[in-house]
Amino acid sequence: MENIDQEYKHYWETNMFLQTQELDSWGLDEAFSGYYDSSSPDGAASSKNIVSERNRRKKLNERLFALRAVVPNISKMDKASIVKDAIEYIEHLQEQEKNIEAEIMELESGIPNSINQNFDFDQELPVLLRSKKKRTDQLYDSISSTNSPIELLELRVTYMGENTVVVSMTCSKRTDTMVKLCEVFESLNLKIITANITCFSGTLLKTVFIQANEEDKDLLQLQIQTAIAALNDPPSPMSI
Amino acid sequence: MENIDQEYKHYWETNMFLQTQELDSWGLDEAFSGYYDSSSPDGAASSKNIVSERNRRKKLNERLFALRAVVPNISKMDKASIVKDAIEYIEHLQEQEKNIEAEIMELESGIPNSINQNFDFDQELPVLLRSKKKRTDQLYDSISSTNSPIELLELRVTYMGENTVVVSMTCSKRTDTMVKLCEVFESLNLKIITANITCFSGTLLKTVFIQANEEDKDLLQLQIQTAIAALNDPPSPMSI
DNA sequence: CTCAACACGTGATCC
DNA sequence: TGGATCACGTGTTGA
Repeated sequence: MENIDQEYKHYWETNMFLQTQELDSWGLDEAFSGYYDSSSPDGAASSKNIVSERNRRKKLNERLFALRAVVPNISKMDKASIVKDAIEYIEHLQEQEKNIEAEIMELESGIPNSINQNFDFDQELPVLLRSKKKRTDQLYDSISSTNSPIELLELRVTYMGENTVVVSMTCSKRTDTMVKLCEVFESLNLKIITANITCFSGTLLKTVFIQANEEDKDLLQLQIQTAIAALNDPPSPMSI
Repeated sequence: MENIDQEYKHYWETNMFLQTQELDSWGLDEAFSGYYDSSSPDGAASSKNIVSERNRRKKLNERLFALRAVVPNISKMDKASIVKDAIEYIEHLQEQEKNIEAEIMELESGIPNSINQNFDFDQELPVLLRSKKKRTDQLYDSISSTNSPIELLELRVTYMGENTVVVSMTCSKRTDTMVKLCEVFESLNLKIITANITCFSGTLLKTVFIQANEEDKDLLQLQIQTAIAALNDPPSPMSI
């Protein structure tokens, strides 16, 4: 008797706590109620069944409460409405997922150009790019060039008049030589008028027109040599 | 009295129909039952309440049944279990949606480039490959690509006969554009016969002679575009 | 006062 | 046999 009263009170409290002024029920009640002494010998079976059923209801209510928490835009706090909104929300998510998936598929198949089917991109394409390595690491690689140092075959720096210095250099073509060469010239912050790199049959020819005075010629040559040397010997001792 | 019996029978039938040998309940019973005449003057209030409550239960059961139908991988037919599985499924969908959405955001922000707009496929590959990256990284990536993307102005890939494909491309000269362009071609592992980069007054012209068949032409173009797009969306260190 | 929504106890059913 | 689940009828409460 008093048990029921207690439960009702608690149920009301929790209810008011959860949602003010909404529905009467819906509290996760009985959380600490249901202390049947189980001392009554007659209603033993019924009392156990009662508490069991009570727990069952409590569990289902908790689940529904959790469901309500997961679903946005819950219109009504109704049990049935909650389930309804959950269904609609799931359908919405599913449809959206299909759309997005289709979009990705479309992007993927946006290459109607014939041949690439028989081609496996995994090896071909982005060896350098698709590695999870960050760009710094990539530069790191190209810089820590125990890999393949620049073999400078010839370097000529001449002044052509009109504030123009021409740098002409040849080196043997190795992996990343071109990249490194570009890096060198980028790092020097020169006023490059025009630059040209041509590679052919194992050798690589680079010609750069630079806006500079005649006096800067030797300095320029030194700078280039130093930069290449610095690039060749590993600046990071962490090799091995 | 006979009403109850009818309901039970019907409820059993539907139950057996729905799921053999599972639980007793769970039938969408009472569909056609509950025909109280409402002629009894005494139990009028109770009878109305009874049928009302009956409809309420029925509605909720239908909803739960529908929910069960929407959610895949329902372990148990339990009411509570159904709701539980629905919750887990919703959470799964939500997480998945966030991931995919982040990926698409990354992709779309990775192509602010000029001409290759008409090819929207330059995104697809890296997406799938680095799909396992963390969301934060993806956001950072997409943002940090403002570095200095390669602005491709023109790309022409033509077959010149004698197993030679000529790639001719121009882009605007920005910082590191030359380096990146070299990186792109290095990463493609092509059989380069001769390559030439010339920069002049803000634009950059690159010409590459590649040993390849005529059929590889389109693929080659795709590869280059993809690599450039991937490079423009660099997995770069935390700028910001 | 009716309506809608709820919790409760109870008997039934299966495993 | 006992634990779990269910549908049902009923009493209650707020709008």
